[in-house]
Amino acid sequence: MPATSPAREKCRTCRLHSLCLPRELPQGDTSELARIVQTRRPMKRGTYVLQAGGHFQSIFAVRTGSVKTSTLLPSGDEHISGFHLPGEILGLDAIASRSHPSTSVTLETSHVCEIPFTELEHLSERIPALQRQLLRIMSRELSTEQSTTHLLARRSAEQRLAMVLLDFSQRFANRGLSARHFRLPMSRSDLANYLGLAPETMSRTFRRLEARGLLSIAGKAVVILDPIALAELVDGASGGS
Amino acid sequence: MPATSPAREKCRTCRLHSLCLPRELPQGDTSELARIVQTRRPMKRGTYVLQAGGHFQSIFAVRTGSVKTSTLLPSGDEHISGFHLPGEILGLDAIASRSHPSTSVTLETSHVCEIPFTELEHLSERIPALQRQLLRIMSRELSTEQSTTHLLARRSAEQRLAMVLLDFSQRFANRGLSARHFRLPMSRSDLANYLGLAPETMSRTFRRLEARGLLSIAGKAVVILDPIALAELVDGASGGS
DNA sequence: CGCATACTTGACTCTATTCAAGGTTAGTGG
DNA sequence: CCACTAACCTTGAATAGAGTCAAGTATGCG
Repeated sequence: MPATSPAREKCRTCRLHSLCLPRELPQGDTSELARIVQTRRPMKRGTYVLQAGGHFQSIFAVRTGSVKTSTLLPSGDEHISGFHLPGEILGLDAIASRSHPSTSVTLETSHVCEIPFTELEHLSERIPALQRQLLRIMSRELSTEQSTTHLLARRSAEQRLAMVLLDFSQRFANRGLSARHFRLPMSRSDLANYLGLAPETMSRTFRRLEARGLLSIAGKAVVILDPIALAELVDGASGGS
Repeated sequence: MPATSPAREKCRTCRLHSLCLPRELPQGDTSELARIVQTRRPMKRGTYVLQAGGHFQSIFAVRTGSVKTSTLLPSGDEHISGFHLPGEILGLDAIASRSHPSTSVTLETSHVCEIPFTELEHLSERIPALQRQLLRIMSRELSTEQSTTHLLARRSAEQRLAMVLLDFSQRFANRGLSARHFRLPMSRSDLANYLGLAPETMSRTFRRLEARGLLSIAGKAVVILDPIALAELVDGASGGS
């Protein structure tokens, strides 16, 4: 019989622990954390992980699958603020206001872990490494958001698409998957919405990049054919030097 | 002779303490915090508070004046990611990477407080309320960034301008200043850059809103004449219902 | 007072949007 | 396994909003 119960092992043995909350935590602290983490049954596509306006109680970690986060604007249309892959944390934007400013929905069948925030706060009072990790994650989230902002400001449709594809390529690679062949989990119109473009523009832009031999796309399956040219497209910027 | 030294008083007696780090901290804890806060001599317009690529050591709080934060894109042009008013914190996006992803410069003569981060972390291990406040500030920052993203995605020049003016109006009001008459601290082209617009478009958009009687602008002085119409313009969204 | 910078204005161009229609895919039920 | 339906995606033509280029005007600093 092992010294630690299966529940205490779940974070340590999770393939994602080096990307997720337990990152860089000593093993003992990881077990402590695992005790308050609630794993849930799989959620099928289109299930709400959290809803805008709802009372903030927990943060969530994506374990498998993928999630999109969006806000309903007063005008009635939604704006998608991000897509989340395994190991990424949801709900951190609700700490200040104690209620969720945005809604998160699964894009496919997904496993999500729930971490009750009050317990996490108490735990991090006892475990300074956990407190530091929380701050690090939020800080990383902040710079990611800033990159998204740069993505939208004064960039052409081609640049936006190139940026987001390279971003996904990188994130898949971080998860041990191929950086060149992957499957986008969201619909074209979700991606268009995220990039601040019309779906039609998205479609045409895909074709144009395909015609130039930078990538190939069939449905949701993407193949990056020329990552260097894509990166140059991004860096080339508005004016171009 | 008072029980606490002047240094220990500086945060408690600062007019901004209810907006800044000490917010909701008990008085004793505020004094503890004040001990590690370094106030500096005024910085004149155009001084770097922190520079992209620089080693992360401290976060900074604006005490008077204003600051802009920008990133130099690989293409050579800069993108301004935010403007900071008194009581706002700079540098939180550097915690994860331990080096600043962006550059912050004063827009006018400003006072800035420096808070060494290692000391702040140690202090917050002893003071749970301070830890909570740090997380709250970062969370608030996250939702602010998300609003900026919404601002840029698929909104017209008019809507972007209306949004940013209402945002400043609100932030000035929070600082006890007029919500209707204020002075924008940045240049037109900085504002245009922030909104992802060409300076010329900015200029024309100001004129158009002025012609419709929504506001009046003379140099950097803005008067909001019809806040309701401005808000409706923002909410009216792309399609309009 | 003069120079430099910042701002404005006009004319033209171009990219992305909109509207409209047709084609594909995926998921459902027989 | 196939047929059917409803999303989803693509394509085309016309339009509009913002960008660019270029010149002129205000503003402020030395």
